[in-house]
Amino acid sequence: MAAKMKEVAKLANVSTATVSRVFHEPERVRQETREKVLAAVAQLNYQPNALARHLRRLKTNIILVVVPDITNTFFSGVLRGIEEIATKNAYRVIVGDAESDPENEYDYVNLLRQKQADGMILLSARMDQGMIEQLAEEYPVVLACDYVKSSTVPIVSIDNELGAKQAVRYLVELGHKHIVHIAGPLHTVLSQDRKRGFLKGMEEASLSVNDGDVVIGHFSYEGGRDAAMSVIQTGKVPDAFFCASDEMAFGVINALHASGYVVPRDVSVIGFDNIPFASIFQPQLTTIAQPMRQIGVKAMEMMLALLEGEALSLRHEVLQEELLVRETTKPNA
Amino acid sequence: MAAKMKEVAKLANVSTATVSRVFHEPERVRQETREKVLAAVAQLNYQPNALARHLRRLKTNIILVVVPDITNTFFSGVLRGIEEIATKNAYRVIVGDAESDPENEYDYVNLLRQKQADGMILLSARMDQGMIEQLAEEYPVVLACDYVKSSTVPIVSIDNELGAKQAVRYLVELGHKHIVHIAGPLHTVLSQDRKRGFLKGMEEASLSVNDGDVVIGHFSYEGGRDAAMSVIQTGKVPDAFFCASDEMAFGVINALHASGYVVPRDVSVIGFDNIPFASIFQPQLTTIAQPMRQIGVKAMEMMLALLEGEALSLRHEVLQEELLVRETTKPNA
DNA sequence: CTGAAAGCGCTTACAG
DNA sequence: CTGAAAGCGCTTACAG
Repeated sequence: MAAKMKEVAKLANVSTATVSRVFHEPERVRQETREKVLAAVAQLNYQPNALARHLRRLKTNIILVVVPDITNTFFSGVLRGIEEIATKNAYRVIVGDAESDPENEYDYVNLLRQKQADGMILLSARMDQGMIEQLAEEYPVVLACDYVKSSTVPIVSIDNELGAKQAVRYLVELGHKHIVHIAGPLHTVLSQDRKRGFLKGMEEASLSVNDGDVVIGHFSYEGGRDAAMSVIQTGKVPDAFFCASDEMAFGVINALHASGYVVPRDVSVIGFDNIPFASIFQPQLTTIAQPMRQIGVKAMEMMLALLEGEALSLRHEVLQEELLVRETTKPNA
Repeated sequence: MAAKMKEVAKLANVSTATVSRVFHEPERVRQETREKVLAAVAQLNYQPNALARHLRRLKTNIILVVVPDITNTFFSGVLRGIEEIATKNAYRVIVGDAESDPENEYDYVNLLRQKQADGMILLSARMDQGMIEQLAEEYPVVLACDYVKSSTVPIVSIDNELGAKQAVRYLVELGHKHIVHIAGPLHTVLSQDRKRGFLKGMEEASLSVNDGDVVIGHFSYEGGRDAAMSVIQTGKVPDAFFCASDEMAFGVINALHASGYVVPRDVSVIGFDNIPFASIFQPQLTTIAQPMRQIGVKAMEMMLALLEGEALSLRHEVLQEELLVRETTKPNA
């Protein structure tokens, strides 16, 4: 069924070298020959076998993007930025979905090790940190969104601590004093930074943070909902919630509504990320927006630099986050 | 850096054939030899080059899933089902995001043609239909969710016409008489079927469908919102909207709310798909649920059958859709 | 401008 | 139980 280059060569009465050149350096082939070859290609409906090409060239022009959870639209935004730059530079992007299980991330690493991709962009850093650093030494690896504390791995992200501080400052500005932070799992540096930003912001405003004012949840709707429920059940409902992700914020809002509290009338809520749904949900979510597409763009640009063997001017690109005030926050009565 | 099999063989004092066997048929290698080889593998941190293996075996154990739009969480659900079965059968899944542009789908087809994947599962049928059929003759191809009118391409989907009919029947049961259908782009068979289901359902109930009672929109939040706005502006707001997707339904609801109509008090709205957000959105969306994961499971099972050269018992698997009554529908006053 | 030939890194039928 | 050797389908430095 699938014709091989040899058959094309035979039909066109040339060598396989010439067929190959018609594809990759057509200007080096006489026009007449070229046409003969192209006719044969068309007649046999020939498609070169990329596996063979890649093996020969030791290069696949494929970039693997490992997404921790493809269900989260935050990552889709980043992915789009990556795809844009990759396509412009003749790279193809394939996506590996870790299904929220770090084990699967290790599995995708093997795709890289086994040379099925030229480089890997990780949208999560839940793997063993030493392993990530070692990988980055051996292969072109870029970390985006999440990060590790390392000076060697190329990273692109926002300043999560600053973003969290901004959220707190805004809530403080609105007159809120009792603010609860729904944090993400603290084994990611990103959650730690947002939490630290929360604590520093509170300190800055001379507000106290008591036991129970930081609740750890999963990065998910259910995580936010359950965390909020546990807070509500203590009977001490705060003036405002600052959530480490938009999905968690939706959970918090619905938990509040289910318990008879109205957002933002009774309680203000602020999220993090600005996923598309943040402006679809009612009330529209106030949030710290990450420049998702831009993160992807930058990550792929760094990847290209790594692939070209260029020195990176910056090992950690920090992009700008932004407070988007919408409908879930309100001055304290 | 990356060691080759040859080096491992040398270090272990065996042939590359033996090294290869240690990986793929360890039982055929004497334990002592095996241990020697594994020690060498460990010492050199050896990883086999998959490209070479795939070329030699003419098999990649990779399945390419082409998603029309990775931003739509409906497809994430299907993907999870595919991944589950693939992993169990030693296949790896890579995702190609067409970014809502059929052109990109053609590009991913080349991955298949160039032998970088053993098979392809298409989650959209917007490519030229003849092309899809031809592809399916040459390669293992399964179509899921969307479909073409063909008896040759293996397909798994729900009965979209029936699903739409069910939606209409339920609205009729609630006493609604003037029902507007927000349809998806009619160049997909899936949209045509849902529209036909709507029309048949209306006919069944002896309800009239006038000009303007079927509005075509994009399969997106904005598509639904704009379509609803155009309806609202005519001044003839219906008793109920039946939307061809959940995302569109959110757009419709928000457009209604922005125009002073309350859902479901004034207008009922019903969606299609049951994406995760359907039960997060407030009010929770009544919808026709597709068994997303199950569709993925079945699609991958069909793919496995194709890869094994087994005959498919059924070329078009039709799975069960289900009406989920939640909060956006209400009896007509 | 074109071809012969080596080689990318594996796997496997065959022989022993 | 193990090895020598052919071969998967390309690309490319070299020679002409």
